[in-house]
Parts: sequence; C-alpha cells; structure tokens
Amino acid sequence: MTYSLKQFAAMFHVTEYTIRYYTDINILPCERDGQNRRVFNEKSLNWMQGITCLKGCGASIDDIKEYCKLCKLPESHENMQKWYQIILHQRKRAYQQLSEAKATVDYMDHKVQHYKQILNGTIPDDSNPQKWTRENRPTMHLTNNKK
Amino acid sequence: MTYSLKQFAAMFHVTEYTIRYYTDINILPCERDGQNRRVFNEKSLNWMQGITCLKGCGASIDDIKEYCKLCKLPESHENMQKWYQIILHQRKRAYQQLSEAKATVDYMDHKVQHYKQILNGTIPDDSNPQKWTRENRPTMHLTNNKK
DNA sequence: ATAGTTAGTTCGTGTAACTCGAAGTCAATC
DNA sequence: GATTGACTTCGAGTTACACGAACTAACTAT
Repeated sequence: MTYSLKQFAAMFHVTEYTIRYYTDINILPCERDGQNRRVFNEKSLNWMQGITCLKGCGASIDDIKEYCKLCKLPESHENMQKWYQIILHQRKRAYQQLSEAKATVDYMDHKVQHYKQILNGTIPDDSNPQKWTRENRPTMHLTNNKK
Repeated sequence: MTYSLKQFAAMFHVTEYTIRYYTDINILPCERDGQNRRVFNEKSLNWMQGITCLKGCGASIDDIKEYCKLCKLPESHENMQKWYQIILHQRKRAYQQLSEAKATVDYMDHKVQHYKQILNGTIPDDSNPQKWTRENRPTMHLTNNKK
C-alpha cells in the first residue's frame, strides 16, 4: 500500500508542508514515482508514527535526527542498550506531559464550573472579580521542554 | 507578597526571557520598583496561571492576547457568555491534548516492554526488525495545534 | 574610593519548526 | 490547445521565544 503526499499528510492530520519538511531534512523516508513525486509506504508510516510520538514526548527535531542516526546503526546488543536508554528517557517525558495535560484539564474544568454557576445566577456576579484564580496555585509547571 | 523577575520565572519553570517577553507584549501585568525593575504580585500570578493553562490547551500567543483584551471588558452578562464560550472551546482542546498524551504514553510503554524483552533475551533479537511498529496504527493524530 | 559582583534594564539580532508564495513541470481533461 | 490539478524546488516569512551587547544602579570586598 502506498500513499500520495496529500493522503499521507491527511492521515496524520498535519499539513503537506510539514511532511515535505520532514522528508527534506531526512527524518522521514519516501520513494519517488516516475514524475519525481513523493510516494509513502508502510516504512514511512512506521517512521511517522515514531516522529509523532517523539514529538509528543517533547523531543526537538534535532533529538529526532539524532535518534534516526542511531537507528541506522547495526542491531548489536550495545546499540540496543543505547536505543533503550533513549526510549526510557522519552517515556519519562511523555509521563510528564501527561500529568501537565491532566492539570490543565482540571483547571479548565474548574473554570467551566465557575462560569456555569455565575451564568446560572447560582452565585452573584461579584463573587469572584478575578478571572483566573485557583486554590492549589504554585503547582503549575513543566511548561518548558528543555532536555 | 511580591516577587522579582528571577523568582517569578523560577516559580513557573520558565526562563526570565520568557517572562520579560510576556510583560513586553502586555499579556502579563507587572509593577515597577524605584529602579524601574519588574515586580510581580498576586495578580501577576493569577494571570501567569491563566497563560500557562491556555498554552497547555494549545492556544497561540495571539489567542491569549485576544482573551486578555476580552478580560478587560466590563463584567456584563454578555461578556460573561463570551468568556464562557472561549473557556469551553479551550477545555475541549485540553481534553484533546490529554488523549494525545495518553496515546503517546501507551506507545512508549509498549516500546519499553519490547526493548526489555529483547535485552532480557526473552525473545530473539530478530523478532522485530522494524524499530517503530504498533498495532493500532493510523489512529495517531491531533498533532497540529490549529484552531 | 575604587573595583568587582549581582540583578536588573532596553534593543536588536538569531533560531526552530514550520508556513507560505512564486515559478515551473507533467499528465489528464474540456 | 488551453486549463486544471497535483505535484516539484527554492527562498523568504512567521511565531515564540533565546540570547548577547551595552548599560545602570545597588551592594560588597579590598
């Protein structure tokens, strides 16, 4: 099974520009047809999966490039260990992103509840003049995606 | 209670550059001391909370600017409704981010399991020559943060 | 008193990861 | 045979910071 640029981009909900960019910087493999147009296959799908996930962990394009390089090495026990360490590290970051996402959802849920009450007239309009307030305040963090 | 630029940046785990940027583009309020230095207070804290959360929902700086403008309007029922709509919209996006974060964690967990087995010798090294493979494949999405 | 350190200031340029437009190619269609 | 559509490359633009340079003002050590 093969896919055109357009199809492939649609499958991952990203723009064609992005896919083109990924192929240009050599982190996403693709074939070319007789008219020099990009053709994507199962291998491309797998790689795009990986890229999407690494990005989901907060990895930079440079991180991903590095990983791609490592993946082209022979499958020795030593290299396996290296890959494993990277995967472990990125998984940790994935869990961090998850907990941040949870915190954000909680905050937004609180906000919605708050507005609902005001708009229902359940509590008077002047009960909370500050638009952004929360109880457990200085716990919001993990925002910067540094290594 | 007030905070210096350095303290404030540390509280939210971002750089001083970022905080300076936010004050410069007028989405984060701050006072100035006798030496013209930024001073942050409770109000700044609340706003920074909001900014962090909106960013967590995937909002752009322009979105946040827009929201800030709206927040400066009088607290009429009509404006409340507008704010509420925005909050609802952003909450939806927060849930999307959450589900994507979950998918990423799942993927990484699978990866880790896979490598563990290989490295333990539980399954032979050649069991899966493809580094990135998953069962439920074309479901990974939600990557682009467009409105 | 002079020198250095610390913590800030403004201003302007640099960077990452796209994002887009211009100009062109090629095959299919009206 | 002109238009349409989906692609190509190349280069420039954009967002959200990141950072260095040059400066200032207060403290601190010699």
